[in-house]
Amino acid sequence: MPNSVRVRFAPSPTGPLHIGGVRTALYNFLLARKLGGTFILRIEDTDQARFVPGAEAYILESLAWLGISPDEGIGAGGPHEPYRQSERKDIYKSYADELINSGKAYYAFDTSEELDAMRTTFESQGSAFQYNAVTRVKLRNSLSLSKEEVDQLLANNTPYVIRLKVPAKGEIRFQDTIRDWVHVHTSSIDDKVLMKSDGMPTYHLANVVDDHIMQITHVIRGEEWLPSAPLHILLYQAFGWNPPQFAHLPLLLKPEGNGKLSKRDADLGGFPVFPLEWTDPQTGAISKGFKQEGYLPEATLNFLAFLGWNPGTEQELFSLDELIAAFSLERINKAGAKFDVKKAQWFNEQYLKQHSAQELASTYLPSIDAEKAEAFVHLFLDRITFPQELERLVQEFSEFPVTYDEAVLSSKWNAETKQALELILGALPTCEHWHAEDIKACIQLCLEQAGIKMGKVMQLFRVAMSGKGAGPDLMISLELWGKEQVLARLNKALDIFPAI
RNA sequence: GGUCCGUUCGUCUAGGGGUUAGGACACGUCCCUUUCACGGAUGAAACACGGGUUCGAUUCCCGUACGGACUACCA
Repeated sequence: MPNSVRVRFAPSPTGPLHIGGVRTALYNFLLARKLGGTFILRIEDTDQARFVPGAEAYILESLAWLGISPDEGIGAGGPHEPYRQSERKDIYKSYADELINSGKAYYAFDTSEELDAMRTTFESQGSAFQYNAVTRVKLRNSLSLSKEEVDQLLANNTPYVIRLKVPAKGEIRFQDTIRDWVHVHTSSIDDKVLMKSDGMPTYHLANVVDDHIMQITHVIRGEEWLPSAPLHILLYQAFGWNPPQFAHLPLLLKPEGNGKLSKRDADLGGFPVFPLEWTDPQTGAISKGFKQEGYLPEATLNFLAFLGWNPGTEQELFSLDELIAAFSLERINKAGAKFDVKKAQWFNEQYLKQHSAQELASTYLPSIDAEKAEAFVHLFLDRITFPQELERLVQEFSEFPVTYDEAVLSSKWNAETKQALELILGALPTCEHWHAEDIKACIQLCLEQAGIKMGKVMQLFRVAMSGKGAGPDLMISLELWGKEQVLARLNKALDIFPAI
């Protein structure tokens, strides 16, 4: 299958995988699945300084949690091993040499300090420094120096980088799947470093070489790469390769104001930007994860998919399989999308309800008797956003009230309702079958006999039972508390409520 | 500063030369309910601005404004 679709997700292990990165992975995965292609996971760890231990494992775990499984690459193996760029150093070197030999690239001996000095000089004159066709003749490189000098420098092991010789004139154009034609003049592109002085390739070289070797057909990545796409095209041209199809995804924006969604926003907004919880190995700081916050993987997936893409129909809820079936690059938007916590929560509520009470009960209320736990799930499911709220709710439910809703008390507590509660207290012990229906009938009967309307006392009764003016179905609550406890609660309330 | 990209309700978005500009989240109201929640119904809410092109532009073109990304021997 030489023409089959091959896409890749290529994160850097510099920290926890950002939720925007997860979406990029998702779109790649969806396209591969949709078209019967291959989804490859490649690790771009060419920056030794920014490498963070544990980040790669985190990426793998995050994708696994969401069901985005690589067909090839890290964690899956494949014909192009290794898939970790740091282990492919020699490959990049040979390709860089090829460019040197063909005159498309050159050695540069300028130090970082020299270049920084150039930048400040240019800046003070109100312009920006570019290492390009104009400036390179005045800098220290194999284009400006004599062959002897260059050979001498190389023989002395002088540190050098390899830079791409970007043509002074010309226009680079490519057709982005999402943005259509993009044109850039080569004059605005500088002679980017391809090989660093530590022998590692830069992103640009490694990326292009690997995408070519691995026969990537579609490069789907974030919009932050759009400005360097023309450089990549230039590289493909320099090697004489056909570039893949590019698709630059709109950015995920912060909920308030403008700008790219960042870690800071998560801390500020009280919502996660990472799929899983992450502990910084350096500082020990913990960042929240969608999973730990209580987001279900299918809700996270659905929500993320809709940030920048839509099926064009009015269907909102999509399983992974449905997303695969409906997905297309053509329906991805151009404009950045703001992260909306409320909508994410809504998706979670929807998916929560799709789970069986039995399943929710056993995973989130494991210490409670199964039958009773299921009853609790039924009682609370409509009132929660995250499954772990269940435990708190049950806990609260089981405790005797300490305070009683003042507002209800002051408006509803009077001689008549006092009498009503006393009647209920007397009637409940005679209730034979302790089931919601029977309890209700029992209460109804005793109040009717006294000529008291149920509506007049029920809220007060609720407060007497739970302390709260609002809550889940009272009759079912009574059933779950059990006769004994209901009587005890009622006695306590009657005791505590102000004397009439 | 330079290069590039973008702009439909508060938010995510559908649509596209002639529409009552559609849906979802959030919000308001009503219904359901002994309460709250859920659910149902309903309401308010948008084509950034200015020029073209056209019989007609929110839709096409050009500007302007605003926003964003990039501008490292980071990815």
